[in-house]
Amino acid sequence: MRHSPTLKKIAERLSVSISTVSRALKNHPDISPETGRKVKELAELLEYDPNPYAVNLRTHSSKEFAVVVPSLSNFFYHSFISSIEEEARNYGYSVIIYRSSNDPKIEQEILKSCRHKRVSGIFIAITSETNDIESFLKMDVHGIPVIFFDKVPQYESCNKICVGDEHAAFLAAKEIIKKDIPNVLGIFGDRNMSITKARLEKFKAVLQQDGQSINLKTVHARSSAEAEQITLSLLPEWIGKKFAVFCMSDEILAGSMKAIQRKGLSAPVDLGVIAISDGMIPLLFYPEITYAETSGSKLGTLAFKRMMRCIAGSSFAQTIIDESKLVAGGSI
Amino acid sequence: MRHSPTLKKIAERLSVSISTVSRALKNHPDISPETGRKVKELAELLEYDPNPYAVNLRTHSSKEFAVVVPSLSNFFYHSFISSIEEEARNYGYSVIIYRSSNDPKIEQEILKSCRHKRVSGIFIAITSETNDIESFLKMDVHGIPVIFFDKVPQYESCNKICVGDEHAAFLAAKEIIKKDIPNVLGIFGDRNMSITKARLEKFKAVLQQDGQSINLKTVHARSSAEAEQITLSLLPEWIGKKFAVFCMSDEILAGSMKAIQRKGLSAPVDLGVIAISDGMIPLLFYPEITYAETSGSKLGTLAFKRMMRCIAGSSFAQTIIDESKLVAGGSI
DNA sequence: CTGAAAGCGCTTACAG
DNA sequence: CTGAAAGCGCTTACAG
Repeated sequence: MRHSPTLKKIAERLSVSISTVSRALKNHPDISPETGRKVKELAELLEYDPNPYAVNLRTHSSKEFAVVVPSLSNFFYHSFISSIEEEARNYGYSVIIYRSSNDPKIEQEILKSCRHKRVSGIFIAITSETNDIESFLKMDVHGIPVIFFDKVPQYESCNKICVGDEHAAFLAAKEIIKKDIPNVLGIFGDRNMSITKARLEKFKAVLQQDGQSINLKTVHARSSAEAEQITLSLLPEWIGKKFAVFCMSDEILAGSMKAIQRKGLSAPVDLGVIAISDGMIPLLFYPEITYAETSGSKLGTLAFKRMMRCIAGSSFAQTIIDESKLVAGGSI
Repeated sequence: MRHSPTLKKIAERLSVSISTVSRALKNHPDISPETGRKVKELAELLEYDPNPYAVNLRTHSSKEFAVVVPSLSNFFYHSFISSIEEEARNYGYSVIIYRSSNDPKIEQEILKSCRHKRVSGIFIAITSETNDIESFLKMDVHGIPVIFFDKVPQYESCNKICVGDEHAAFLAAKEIIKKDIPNVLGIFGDRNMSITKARLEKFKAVLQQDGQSINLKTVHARSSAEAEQITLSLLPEWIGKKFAVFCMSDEILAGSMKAIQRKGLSAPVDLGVIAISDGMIPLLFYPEITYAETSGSKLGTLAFKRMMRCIAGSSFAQTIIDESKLVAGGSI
């Protein structure tokens, strides 16, 4: 195993001290231009790069952010991570991606590892079973800011960046009203999830207020398969009427679309279809599904800004809600 | 910022030396049971965990694997990573996930960072524009084994774990023959990709050999959108005949399915549909698409085994091909 | 402008 | 069975 060049080697070759080399490399004002040039030249030549372990041991800082998500196979997280990485690169930080598999135990291990590595900050979408917020709050004691995104805890005073559930539901409901559709089947996710509540309530409220005559039926499904079953069993009573199906998430949409295809129905003729989505699944169908977008990349930008504030010393906890926008396919 | 406990603190509290604490914690045989117990008790109490930077600086080993992929929003990579993580956990390793965004420059930066961090090993699916294999081979000089998976270089003597392109194409072709379908439209990806060549050749060969009377037309598409366009323009001449569409990848499948839906056709009545896929997209349709599976998780297991051999000292480079299996939906 | 020295937290050969 | 000491590669206050 060949050894990487070190400050010492450069110093020896140039017959100067290690301190001088170290300073020259970071453009310390004390160093003479002459020395600075020589050192930097040789460093370049030898492809010198500081040993991050030594630097960290000395400085206690890592210039690394951690992003922790329950799952990777998710377009929303993917675009969130992309935007964090892009921003981070601009600031000279790198990004490590961790996957909790939606398991609070693994999540805790990751947290521990982040602490030991003294990452500069953590972006995290918590698991649906995370109860112990304590350990996250403790990170602050260690000087590691935590920004929650998407899946965030109930707890008030922490930094949270969320998708605008209400706004997305509002947009979808408005679109239904605009299209003058009298009957709506709303398919929502698990009742216990906070996003379900937020989306359901707003959706209902808008339809009741602005579309008084609309007949709304809502159901809940905890998985894609369940959404398929429910849709399948309910569709018969709607066929023939002018109606729309609203799916509150990609998971639900995937299941419901299968039922709709199975019944041989197609949008927008036989029914309208509209969803809240991160924008991947809607594009797989023809016509593309109309959806209110929950944008991971915008959330990423917002989260990163907040992180940089925290690092700069802001201790003020804040909840930021990102607005949604309607992307028209041809399904309604 | 509160400080984490160190060997020194434990040593002071117990009035023993740092060396003794260090040894006790790793069950060194020299240490008396008595001392061992006391040290481990206190360490437990203080939630001691060694500072990874210090350990690495000393030992030059990180117990960390890096997985580098072009993109995260990909079910195949997702399952590959999951299986690597699971195996790694069992061996006390952790896994860092890097995303190259299919950009060779970023890929090089990641490689550099892996070298500096002295990761224990790298699993990598290279970008489609990676030419400089040199830098990967150099990692060996640094004692860091590199296992290529899925997207691998042409270069012979390196460790490669690949999807069984030929076998997957073989399974798909066999299925078409079995279903007695006289006309086949084969839609393949970019001509320049090695997987395109492998899949195309085998597919053709099997149909020609075992299904002599089958009329096969093959086309190439470089993106989902292109696959949609091509399918759309070709479908009219096939309608009415008994035919099947074969899509060599998920990307192609997504585009072609859109065209098929657009023409109001549905499988398996109007046509047969069969694909090579990682198993996510086929489930979104009804009936589910029949496909030859390229399993990320199995590839992960194989890659991990190979990695452990390398770490154990094997310098023998090997190419491992994973076999595929047919998953029957109802689309053909 | 430059250098010697201390120290970050650990491991391990050496001595007792 | 235990400890003192060296050293991994770096940064930085202190001295000159």
